[in-house]
Amino acid sequence: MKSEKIKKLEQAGWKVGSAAEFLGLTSAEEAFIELKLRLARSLRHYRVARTLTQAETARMLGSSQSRVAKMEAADSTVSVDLLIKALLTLGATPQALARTISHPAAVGEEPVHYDAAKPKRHAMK
Amino acid sequence: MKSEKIKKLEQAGWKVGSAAEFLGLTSAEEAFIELKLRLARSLRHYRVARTLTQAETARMLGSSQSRVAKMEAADSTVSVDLLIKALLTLGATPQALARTISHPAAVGEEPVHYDAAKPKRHAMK
DNA sequence: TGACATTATATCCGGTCCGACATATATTCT
DNA sequence: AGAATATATGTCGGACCGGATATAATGTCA
Repeated sequence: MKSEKIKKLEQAGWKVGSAAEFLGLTSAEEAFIELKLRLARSLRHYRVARTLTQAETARMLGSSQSRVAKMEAADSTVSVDLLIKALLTLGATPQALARTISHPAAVGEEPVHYDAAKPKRHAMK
Repeated sequence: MKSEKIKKLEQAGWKVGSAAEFLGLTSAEEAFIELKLRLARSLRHYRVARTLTQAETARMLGSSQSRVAKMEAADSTVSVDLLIKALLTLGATPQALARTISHPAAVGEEPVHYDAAKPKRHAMK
């Protein structure tokens, strides 16, 4: 589901610094993607901190296990709306959300993967 | 486009404190709606601060004047994704976004209107 | 290793969202 | 007031999102 391109490159020995660096993204696109990734990580953090399974979390959200997996993977079929609603439902405060959104990537953070599927609609053209 | 219910009530002399107060929303739903409203206001602020028209802004975003109007009105057909993408494209930093998201409503702020159209999809059930 | 639990990936369908366009309302000029 | 400009509202076709289901991959423990 992730970018097959990037996966292949990494298996071939490449080091990919960031999604935006590899793909030719504008800074707005880049910022949006990183925002989404942070929300996704935050969701997993919340769930794991409460020792919940994806299936249990899905029940709390009125969704399915597979969708929760995709949320945590920042899949391209998952919107920021969905991530924010999920986090708020799990008890995150707007302040916690804001922190998630504004924090710069942690130093030494592992390289980021992102689905590079060709953008069709709002490509921020 | 806004909630006809609320409009009617106000015209009839009612004071509506907040959308959530009137409708029976969960705190997560309430937080989400207020978040969306803040982003919408922030978008208008950005545009007006640059003395741009909605039509000009629409061109910058690759969208239409009517859609920008709906964005600024936090219309129910506008997603948080779209608002965030628009703000980032107009030059907002993630930090500015975070501030918008975490700020409590200003004191003395006018009562909030929100399209109460029956939630169909993710009602955060 | 095998059984079981958990997580990841793939696909489908129904409903939603977005840009576009038409049109209405509002604001700002002279 | 009337024209010009700006903003708001309504609708539509088509792309997209979300829950559901199926199944594959990964992890855990005895």
